[in-house]
Amino acid sequence: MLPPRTRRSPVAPDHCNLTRAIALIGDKWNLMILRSALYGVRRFDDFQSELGAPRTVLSGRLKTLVTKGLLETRQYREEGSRARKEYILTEQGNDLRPILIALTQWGDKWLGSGEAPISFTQKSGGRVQAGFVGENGRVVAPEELRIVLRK
Amino acid sequence: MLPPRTRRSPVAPDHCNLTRAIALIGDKWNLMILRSALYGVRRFDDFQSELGAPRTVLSGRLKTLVTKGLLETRQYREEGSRARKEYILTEQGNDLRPILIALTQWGDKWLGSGEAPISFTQKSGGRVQAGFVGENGRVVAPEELRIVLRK
DNA sequence: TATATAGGTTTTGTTTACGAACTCATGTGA
DNA sequence: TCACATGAGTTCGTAAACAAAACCTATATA
Repeated sequence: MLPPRTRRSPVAPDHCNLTRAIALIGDKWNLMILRSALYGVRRFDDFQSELGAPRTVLSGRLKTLVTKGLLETRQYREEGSRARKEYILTEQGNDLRPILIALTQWGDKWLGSGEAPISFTQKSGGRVQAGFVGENGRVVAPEELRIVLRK
Repeated sequence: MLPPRTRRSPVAPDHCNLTRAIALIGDKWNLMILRSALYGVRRFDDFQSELGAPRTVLSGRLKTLVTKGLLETRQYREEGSRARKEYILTEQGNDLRPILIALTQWGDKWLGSGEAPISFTQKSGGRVQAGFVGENGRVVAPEELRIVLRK
């Protein structure tokens, strides 16, 4: 099941969109910010108190996530307060949800102690897992997967 | 489709297996090493020349990936060479494959320029995408997904 | 004997991260 | 009016992580 040994990846890191994705979000704080954001956290101080990130770091990460298009800022105003900013997911950011859920399930399987504190089902109740889906909408087993390189 | 605003995530970061997963692999070099490993790269110098990571950093990351159980070392001996080590994925490490493929596809969609250099199909030829699968083996749409907290 | 090689470790600057304190504009209670 | 609180940062000094290059070690080959 393991890949045969190679000296090099089939796609050089520079042309690889996985590399680009890792460069963009492959960082503890970015991932933790996205985790919180996917749960609905939106405000600077809420991120800060939940994550305990240094405010400098949080400020910087939020800024890059906005410029990269994963978050966008929106004005909001609470009763008797001036307008403030909140950071909410763009479609691009929200599109990471399945990946972070899959990573949660990986963590449940390999890092968890005891029952998972959070799990995922479908409306009808059955357990849901991350996996591969073919064009017919049916699950594809890992052995069925083929890699195609563009010539 | 976005979650409602909350002050806090439903699961505190400390008890969250996603947090643990992020702490473990949520780092540029770890992710890049796993990327290469999933393609079949196994040796120190091959990782080094492909990734351009400083050897100190590479050495450290490989060590922690081994102690955390994502990689294991194996002796090998080539014709007319002494025995050496190679780093190969454990089942735990290999289990990250769907996640990195999903992240590749996310990168193709949002970061790519032009056609993706690598794509994924099933043996029969149809395109394969990361997604959620229910107990019946059928795809689950994102809107169908429900979060269940353990009481 | 000298050189090459795989697989690292040491050494030495340079970024980056971190924590604490500070700023700034506004709103609230006494 | 004055003092205080609040959200959203910025500034600053220190500590840790990183990067580049040199160095090390054991074996194999010339």
